[in-house]
Amino acid sequence: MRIATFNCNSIRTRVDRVVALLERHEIDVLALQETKCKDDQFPLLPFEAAGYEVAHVGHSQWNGVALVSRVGIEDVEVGFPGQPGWGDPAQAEARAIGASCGGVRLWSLYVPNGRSLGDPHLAYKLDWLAALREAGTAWLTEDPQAQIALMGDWNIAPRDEDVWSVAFYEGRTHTSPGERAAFQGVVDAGYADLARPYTEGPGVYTYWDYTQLAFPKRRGMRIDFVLGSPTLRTRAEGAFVDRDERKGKGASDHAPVVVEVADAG
DNA sequence: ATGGTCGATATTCGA
Repeated sequence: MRIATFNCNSIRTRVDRVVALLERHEIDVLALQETKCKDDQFPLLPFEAAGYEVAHVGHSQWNGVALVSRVGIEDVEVGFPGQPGWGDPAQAEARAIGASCGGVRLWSLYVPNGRSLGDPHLAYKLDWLAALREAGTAWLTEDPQAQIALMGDWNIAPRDEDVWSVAFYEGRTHTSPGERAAFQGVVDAGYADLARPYTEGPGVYTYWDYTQLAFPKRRGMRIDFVLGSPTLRTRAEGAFVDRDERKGKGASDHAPVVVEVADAG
């Protein structure tokens, strides 16, 4: 089974590219982030015509996550247990959706950006990741053999080699110790990066800013990850970042991460 | 072989 994650930065703008991505790489399940639309605005037909089912949650022009599957999509869950909200009163944003596809429990996650050090959004980001860690711990306590994939835009570069310049990110979000600790918390709960062993850096990125010629200058960040539970990790047998998808007019500012998972034994 | 931001209930704000 081939699974992938992609921050598409508006599904309505890029639906043709996304369907082409599915077909080009024979992807079975794709986690999308930043669909930037409400449920009734999601362009379902092109996916159905290509043989895929879709589970999506979107409340507005912001955020929005989906799972796209050609191996079934069952027990859809909007938001994870304990997911913090934003605003007054706090309401859950469209940042997490889970479903069971082909025997794997998959989550499409769009971790809050954080904006800047000291911004309330950064505290929200850290709370959100702490709650995800708690949920992830509970899932594995309930069933240590569970096949779980946590896929998405984590808005964190866990290692120095995951950014084009450590100095550039000094004093900004994405590399701060607190954010890295929050990411590591999810790893410590039992979820391993399935792609990194097959996509070693430095210089392997999944996001490049639209401005300042960041992509041709290779100024990027690795912030999109597929984390797998212990049993899923044993099935991972390859991965790649589809850097070509970032090229050309009409590209998202992210590239997809694709992971090959062996058949359950 | 890629290119001087982009997207949205837009005309500013979030990324």
